Amino acid sequence: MTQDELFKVLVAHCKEYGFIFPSSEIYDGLSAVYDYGQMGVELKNNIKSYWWQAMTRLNENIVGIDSCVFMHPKTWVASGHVAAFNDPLIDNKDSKKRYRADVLIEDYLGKIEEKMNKEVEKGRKRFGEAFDEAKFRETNPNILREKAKYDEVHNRYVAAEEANDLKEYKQIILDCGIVDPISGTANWTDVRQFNLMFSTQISNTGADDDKIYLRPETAQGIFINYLNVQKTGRMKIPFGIAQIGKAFRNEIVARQFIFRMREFEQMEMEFFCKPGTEMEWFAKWKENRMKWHRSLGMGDDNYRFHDHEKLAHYANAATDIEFHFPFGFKELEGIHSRTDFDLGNHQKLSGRKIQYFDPETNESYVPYCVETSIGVDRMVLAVLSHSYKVEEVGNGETRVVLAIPAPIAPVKVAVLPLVRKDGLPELAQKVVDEVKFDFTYQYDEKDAIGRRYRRQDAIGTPFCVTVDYDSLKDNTVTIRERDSMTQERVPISELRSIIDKKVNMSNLLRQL
RNA sequence: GCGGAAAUAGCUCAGUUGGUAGAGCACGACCUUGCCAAGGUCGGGGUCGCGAGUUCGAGUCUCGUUUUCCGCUCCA
Repeated sequence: MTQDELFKVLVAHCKEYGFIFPSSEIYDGLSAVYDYGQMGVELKNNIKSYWWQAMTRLNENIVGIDSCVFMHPKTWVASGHVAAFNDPLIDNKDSKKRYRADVLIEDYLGKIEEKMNKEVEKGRKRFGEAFDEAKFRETNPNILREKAKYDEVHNRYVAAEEANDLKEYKQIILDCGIVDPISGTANWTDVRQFNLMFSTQISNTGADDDKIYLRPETAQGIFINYLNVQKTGRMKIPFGIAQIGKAFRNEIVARQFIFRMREFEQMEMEFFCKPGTEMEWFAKWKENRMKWHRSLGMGDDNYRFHDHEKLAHYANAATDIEFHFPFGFKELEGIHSRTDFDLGNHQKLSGRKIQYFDPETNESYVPYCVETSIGVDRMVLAVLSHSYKVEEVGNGETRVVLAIPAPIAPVKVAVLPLVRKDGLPELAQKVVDEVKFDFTYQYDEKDAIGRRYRRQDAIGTPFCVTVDYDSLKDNTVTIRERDSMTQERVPISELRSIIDKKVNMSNLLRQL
């Protein structure tokens, strides 16, 4: 099976076994929005839990918060999102290149200015010392002609900008005969505004200043709560704040299943440290996060760092942890040294003093910050795509198995009476009572036992417990392990400790 | 956003020059067997993605549209 085919089969498998459904499918679906089903939600919750515990339990100086999707609009001015995400864009159909419509018009205006300036220089040469530039500009017919053109376009442009009139942008481009520098044609699409942030309004008046954004990242919820947490938690630098939550981005092209969705979930941790120590912490968190990933046992070779050469405006160092997805190595987690960009800007815009007084040095400073940011949905996809296996099981037969790391598997144990009679289902119910307080489980008495094992393989259940005729005599059952398919006979009373040994998340945490 | 392909039952798919919607698996009931999936009988389930058009008649032809996949583009 090629990687492409594998991906398609995986998507189908996710739907068939209740992991992931296209959203609003009964209404033909909604582009790039997916829902988690009964299995998917368990897997996702387990992944979140593992991250949360690794952050907040294993690090004394990291605490969690849960901030809202809605934040004060100034938040996004401070973060730079408003400025960076509001460009009117236009495509040339021939060169297939995309331009900022406002930049095209400004370039055009710039060229007119250049022309006028050339005329001025000509005049200066001709008249020498006696040259009166202001008067020349007011009287020279060439300049006046250009000036009239400039004023007309400029006025229309300013008006269009104020009214945010995208059609007028295009009309200006057409009227001015602005062509694509590559194709040389004026075969333009309409001007579209790709604002990556979704918006809604928070009161009911519909006024413009009621506009509020759905957060495009959870990180800002941490920054705006920095002071609250630092003071009420008596936190001392260095310390971190962790958060799991939904974020929203109106992607131009959102594709590849749950890899790039319009509504997605992030697990972010902002680690605040003394300026000058950030590279140390950056290195530390790189190592720390890679360890977390590798602890799941999905193959060390499937992860790699990808250092950013071109840094975002807020960062002085950045790297990605990439995972080997079916469509290649792609970003799974980002680790960024964000300097004091965020806290500094919030300090400026809010007027609040966001500084840390260091009792050892008697200095005050805006803390620097190292961020770890992982996409929950990408993590789910990483686990599923790595776990999906089609195996030979002899006789030329195959089985489909999701070899999900046991501690994050959706269902930990299946309880199966060998036959549906002679008191076996009743005893199996007692086994259910034995395990249900500790583990997610399924009870299944339908179809042949072999078929039931396969069904559990397909959803990645690490253990199948089978109640048979011997169980009636001596209170033992067989426990079958998913990956090896081997069985062992054990007393019912020992089931809990045997299963726990393999599926308890603390086993993963201990490796960190 | 551009170009190409696709959409029929929960899943995988068949469906002839346009003529009463099919199979296997899955699902439900009962019977049978009993440790690594596809035994028997009966049963439920589909406005053929959606909307128009052509036609006596459209799953099939035409147009539009939605969603998905691939390539380009974009990507804090």
